[in-house]
Amino acid sequence: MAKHTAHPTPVQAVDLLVRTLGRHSTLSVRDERAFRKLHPRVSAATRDEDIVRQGDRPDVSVMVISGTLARYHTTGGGDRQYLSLHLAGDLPDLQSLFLGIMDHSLCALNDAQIALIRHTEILSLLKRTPSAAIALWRHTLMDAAIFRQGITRNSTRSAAGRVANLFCEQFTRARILGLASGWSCALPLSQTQIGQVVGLSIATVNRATQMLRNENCAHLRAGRLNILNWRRLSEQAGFEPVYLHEDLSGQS
Amino acid sequence: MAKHTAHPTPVQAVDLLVRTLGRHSTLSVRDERAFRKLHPRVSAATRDEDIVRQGDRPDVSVMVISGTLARYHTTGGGDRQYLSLHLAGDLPDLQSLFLGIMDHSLCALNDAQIALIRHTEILSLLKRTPSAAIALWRHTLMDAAIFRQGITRNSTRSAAGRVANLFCEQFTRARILGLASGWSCALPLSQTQIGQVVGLSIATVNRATQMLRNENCAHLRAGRLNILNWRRLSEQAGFEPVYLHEDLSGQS
DNA sequence: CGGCACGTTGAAGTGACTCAATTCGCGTGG
DNA sequence: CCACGCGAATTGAGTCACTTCAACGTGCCG
Repeated sequence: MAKHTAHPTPVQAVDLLVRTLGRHSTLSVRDERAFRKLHPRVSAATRDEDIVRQGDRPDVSVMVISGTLARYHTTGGGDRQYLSLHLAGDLPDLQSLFLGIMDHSLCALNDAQIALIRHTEILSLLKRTPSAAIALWRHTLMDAAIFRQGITRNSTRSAAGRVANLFCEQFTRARILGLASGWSCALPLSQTQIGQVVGLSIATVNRATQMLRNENCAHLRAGRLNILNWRRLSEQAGFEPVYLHEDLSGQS
Repeated sequence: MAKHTAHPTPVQAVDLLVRTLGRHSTLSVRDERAFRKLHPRVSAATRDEDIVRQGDRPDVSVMVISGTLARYHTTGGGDRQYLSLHLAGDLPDLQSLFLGIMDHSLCALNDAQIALIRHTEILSLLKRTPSAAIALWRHTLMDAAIFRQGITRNSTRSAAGRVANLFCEQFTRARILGLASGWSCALPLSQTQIGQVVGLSIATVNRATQMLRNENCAHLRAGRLNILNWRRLSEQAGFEPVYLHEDLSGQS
């Protein structure tokens, strides 16, 4: 298998981190040097593996190197509600640095590579290089904007609208990160899981995806999302991508 | 009118800020002094007034002094989706410090008093006293936890469950802040607005609140929420308050 | 070939929506 | 003090979107 590339090195991991943060924050040379002093532990996660669990008190934070991770709530009834998806460069549980106890879990949607950074290391980085904190803080703020959209998507839109909206968001995020190829990107979700993202039953998700496919909007197949007609899809979705802050301008 | 108390002073405003942040972060004497050097502009907002609008690029951030503010999305169809409610001490649009363009609006649910703090002032505070940033950062992280709950509430629960969950969250937050009196707290929402929080039509909200009232769980009247049976209500709600991080321990 | 996970389909049920009418609470002006 | 008006709450009837459940198809891997 050509896929079976070598484990990324810690150096490559921090490089990805610097590039990701640099996308929305301007890092000074000093900031960048500070980030490059981190010693992440690179690790692998297999499909469906929990990386952190609701109730845990992690002493590391995770960065995605490759693959897709997801955060989810487990409700009293045992149901799962996915909260957000995370691609290369994301720091899905950075908040555990300051919130202590996890209010949700983090799992891998497909086989993924991750970097684990000790909280103590991040904290001492923040102490030594305070301006670097802004970049990480901003990252968590962009996260929150995606949560807000999640509320609106799952509360105000029709079945097809929710699925279409999810497709739009995921494709746009992948594209911004350079992880899309043409009009296609990874979306390793079964229909059951899509239901657990957008709050619909599997039957309804099935009918919604079919509708999007039949109307030549988008086609999900084998963990890959193919956009057929962006215009029509984003219309269906009521997609307004301001919240993803694609533009790099106007940031400090 | 006894209500017509004098405008709070800027000093009282920063005092509230320090107390609020001190609830979850331990502020050093230096941090505290830095916060007390801020010069907020105290202002009033009237019921239904927008304080910041979707698309704006504010150069100040808002702190709630009294009353209740709310953040909301306006969808393409013109519908409103409330995202979160904010009580005294909250900084509902702190994220505008780093995100530039607002992806949502902020409005007053009732007559409220607010403090406006210039971004430039906050930024220079962060530069001079980096450790103070942690406290503000943590505040935004707790915000995000509430958004996550919003997704799960509006995606997985029944009508009555959603309303009950909202009641539980709001009462608990008010209680933590010392804004509850006994089993009662402010909740200045019409049934229409409750629908715009939890993603239900007004008719369904009406039936759900009636059910909660008839089962002696909770009673909403004239902008005040009265908890009649906490046990039963939180059961209905599937309420798991970990995410509010009520406990002060275990934080740096 | 057999098993398994996932996708697809149909039919029946139901919770929530829409819409329109009615009632309630309350402040205002006669 | 009462009539009025207005916003909010309540109610009922009809409809619809989504759920549930059970069956069946399909592709893939051992």
